[in-house]
Order: sequence, then C-alpha cells, then structure tokens
Amino acid sequence: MKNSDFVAVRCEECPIRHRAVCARCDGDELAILESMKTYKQYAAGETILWRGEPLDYVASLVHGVASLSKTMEDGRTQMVGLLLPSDFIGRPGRTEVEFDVVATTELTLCRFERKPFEKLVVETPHIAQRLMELALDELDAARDWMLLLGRKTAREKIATFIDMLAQRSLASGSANDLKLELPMTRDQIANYLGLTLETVSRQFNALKKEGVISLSGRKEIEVVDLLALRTATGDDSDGGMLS
Amino acid sequence: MKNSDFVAVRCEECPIRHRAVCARCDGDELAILESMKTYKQYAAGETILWRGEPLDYVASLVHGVASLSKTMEDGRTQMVGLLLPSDFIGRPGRTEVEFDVVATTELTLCRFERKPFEKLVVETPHIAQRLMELALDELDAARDWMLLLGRKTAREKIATFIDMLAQRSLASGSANDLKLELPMTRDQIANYLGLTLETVSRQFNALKKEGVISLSGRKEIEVVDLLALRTATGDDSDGGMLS
DNA sequence: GTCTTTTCTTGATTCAGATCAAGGAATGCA
DNA sequence: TGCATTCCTTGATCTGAATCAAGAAAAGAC
Repeated sequence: MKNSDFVAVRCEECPIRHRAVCARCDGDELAILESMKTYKQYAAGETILWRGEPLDYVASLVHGVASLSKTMEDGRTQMVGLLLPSDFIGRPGRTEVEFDVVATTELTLCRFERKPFEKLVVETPHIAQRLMELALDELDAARDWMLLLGRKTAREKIATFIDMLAQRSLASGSANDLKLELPMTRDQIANYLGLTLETVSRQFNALKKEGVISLSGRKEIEVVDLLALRTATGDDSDGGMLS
Repeated sequence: MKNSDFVAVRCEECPIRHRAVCARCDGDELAILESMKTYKQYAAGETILWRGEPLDYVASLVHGVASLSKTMEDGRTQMVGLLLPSDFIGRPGRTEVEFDVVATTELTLCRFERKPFEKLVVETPHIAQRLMELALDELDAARDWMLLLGRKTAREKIATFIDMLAQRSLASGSANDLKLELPMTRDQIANYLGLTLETVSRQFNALKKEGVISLSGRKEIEVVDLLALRTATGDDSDGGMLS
C-alpha cells in the first residue's frame, strides 16, 4: 500500500492497532481515541517538528518512515532514531522535542491534541503502560545504536543496518522474500550510521561484489546470503541462527 | 561522604529522596517502600548484573557510580550508560537486563524485590509516573550520547565528558568549586566515549597544556577555564552561558 | 523527449585516531 | 619498605574512513 492511497480507517481496522499506543485498549477506550484522532499526511522530506518547537499534538506513525535527528552548529548531523509504523511521537510531560522530526518517506500520522491526550493517559492505565513499553523499547534500540556508533566498523554498520531492515521485513510478515526497499538516501543512511555518504556507497558495493547482497535501482536491495550478512554485522556468533 | 561510611537511613533522610523513584511518594507510600527496602554495597569493579541474568531485584543507586556496558564477541566494549545517584536499575515488565551493570566506584544500592515492587508500581501512580520520567531522561541522555559517539571529535568528546561532570557537580550544589574527581580510569572513559585509552590520555593532556583544565594525581581534575571547555565541546554556540 | 537536478559511484589523497611499543608513576600488598 | 600490579603517558607508525574531486546515472521538470 502506498502512503498516498491511505484513507482514514476505523481503529479496529488500523494496521497498527496491535502495536501502537492503543495496543492494550479495550473497545470503550478505543472509542474515545477514535473520537479524538485526526490523520495528517506529510510528503517525503517535510519536517514534522523542529527541535524546541512546542508540541501541540502527539501522534502515532501509521505508515511511512520518519527520522529523529540532532544537528551541531557547524552542520554535522546525527540521526538519533528512526520511527517506523506504530512508533509514537511525544512524551507525557514533555512539551517540546529535543531533535528535529523529519518525514523520510511520505507518511501518515494519527494525531491527538496533546493536552486532552495527556489527561486521557492519566485516566487510562492501558495507555500509560503501553507508552512506557514503547519508551523502553526505544531506549533499548538507542543503546544498541550506541554500540554501533562507538565501536563498529563501516562494514559492520552497513551490514547491521541492512540486517535490521531485513528483520523488520520478516517480522511484519508481509514480505515473503528478502527483497527490501531502502527507505532513505545514501546521505540519510550515512547520518544514521555516523558515516559519510561515500563510505556508505563503497560498503554497499563491497557487499554486492562479495555476493552478500544485490542492488538494483537506487533503493532496491536483496539479501542474497543472510548468513554472511549476519556474520558481517559483528554481532553474536550465532549469526547463522535465523532469529 | 565515603561510600564505606554509608549506613542505612530512614527514607526521609535519604540523600536521593527527592530525585529517585520515590521522589513523588507521600508519607504512606514512603512507609511501604521503607518496609521493603534493603541496602547492599558493592566494591569498585564488582559486577552487579550480567547481561541476560534474571532480575530478582530492582534498585535505586544511593551513591557511587555504576556503568552499563555492551560487549561484542571479539571484546570490543561500549558503555551505554552511566548510573549516578538516584538512577534506577530495572524496568517494569523486564525480567533481565540487556547489558552488564558494573560498579565503577564503591557504591550502595537501595534494593526492592522485583515482584512485590512491580505489584506496587501498578497500585501507585506516583511511582509509575516517576519511573516514566526517569526512563525518558535516560532516553534523552542516550540520544545526546549518540550525537557524541557518531559525530564528535576526540577533543570534543573529552570536553563534553568533563563538562558533564562539572554540570553535575554544580547541580548537586555540594561542590563549591570546579574541582572534580574522575569516577573512572582512562580505560573506562575510553569505553564510554568510543575512544582508546591512549587517545583519552592525549586529549586530557592537550587540554591541560592549553590551560583549560589542570590535572593533579590520577583522578583529580580542575576546570580552569569553563568557557573554553564549553567551546571545546562543540555544542551550542552559547557555550559561555553558564546555564 | 530533452534539460536540470538530485543522487550515487569511483578514484586520489589526507588525516584523526587506532595500534604497537616502551617506560614511568601511582597504588596496594606483604 | 620493597615489590608487584595497575594505571597512565608519550612516541612512532599505520590505517580506516573522511575529504576532495570528477563524472555517471537516475529522477523529475517542462
């Protein structure tokens, strides 16, 4: 499904119903959320929130990909998170964000006004618990990324990135095969991995030359040898164990 | 106060009473925690928890410093967090940790058995809310660290590290001056910053040579020129604004 | 369909920080 | 008080990835 095809759906039929902030909600709770929500679309490249901007809405990402990034005064930037469908933007008690939130692809948000939502959180433990889980998952992901940024080689970083996409593709079940679409440009991948775009390009092509992956077009990638890919990530020696 | 001097105290007199997981608790809630808690001491270098080990206790760090670290199969390690007094170990719904938790200095934990504590969390919104805040603070810190690991130079990393210690020293109020005690060896600092110990040593001595800091003994450091230090961190151009 | 822009690739060169190597200075222990 | 260990410094060299520099190949615009 292309994002532009997306139209508002009832919560029961929502693709992220069972993973988003509403995952634990029962029918009554869902009805309240249903009455509060509005959908909003963003084009690829559009900035959703600027760092320090006051947060009028919180939102779930319905589909598409967004990135969180920090920028230094001299222009160096580092992505500090990647938001995938079901991820949440906005935190209880926080009135602004610490980073820019940018639409990496075309995307759709399911938005709630912040103040009424926060009131709802206090009254609805199912939502508060789910928010906590989502925050802890992000914390785990951030820590894995710290290991990658601090200690992995360029090759390991690229392999880890591709493996992460492959994992998610397998998990979402939709994907039958190991053909993936890169949701970002080389430049954005470089910002995510703490590399330069040239190094990203070279490492992609090195893995291709070795027959680990194949590339066709700019954004199509196929994992040819998952075992070799896992080995190249530098992670656990059970690299061969397909999850 | 040296850690070894620490003796059990009543919660009302606890040094972390207003910042730890119990920060929002009222008298009755505090009484329950009081009845559940036990103190435990660890020596510097002792491992508190191994990665993957089941979590029988959760705990607040009363004083001392602990580190969270991840290790790759070939021995490369990266610290993914530093625990300071009032920080919390253990998360609702998590039965094990994803990293090793090691005592960096001698330290004291205020521990609670995990299961009864989790029951208490569900019944006590004051605790649940505070846990959420602590998790979000950690997430912010992790993201700042990602920028540091991915994009900062060795010099900027060292300056940021020293500045962080200085901030905390000023915040805790106790410290009158900008004399700090490094809580870690060069090797541990290197693991924290994604560097090698040689580079850490060189950068410390470079900043010393320039008159930004002064070093005496292994662990004593004094910030001589805070403005220059802030500039060297590479962060916001308002580096001079002493917060 | 042609022109323009953006994105990607590839090569040459440089450089920051890693690695290798050797001492020196604290610290702790007997 | 001496010995051993751990921790730190400093120098020499190496190297992985950054930077500099062209072009080529898509994608989009008109």
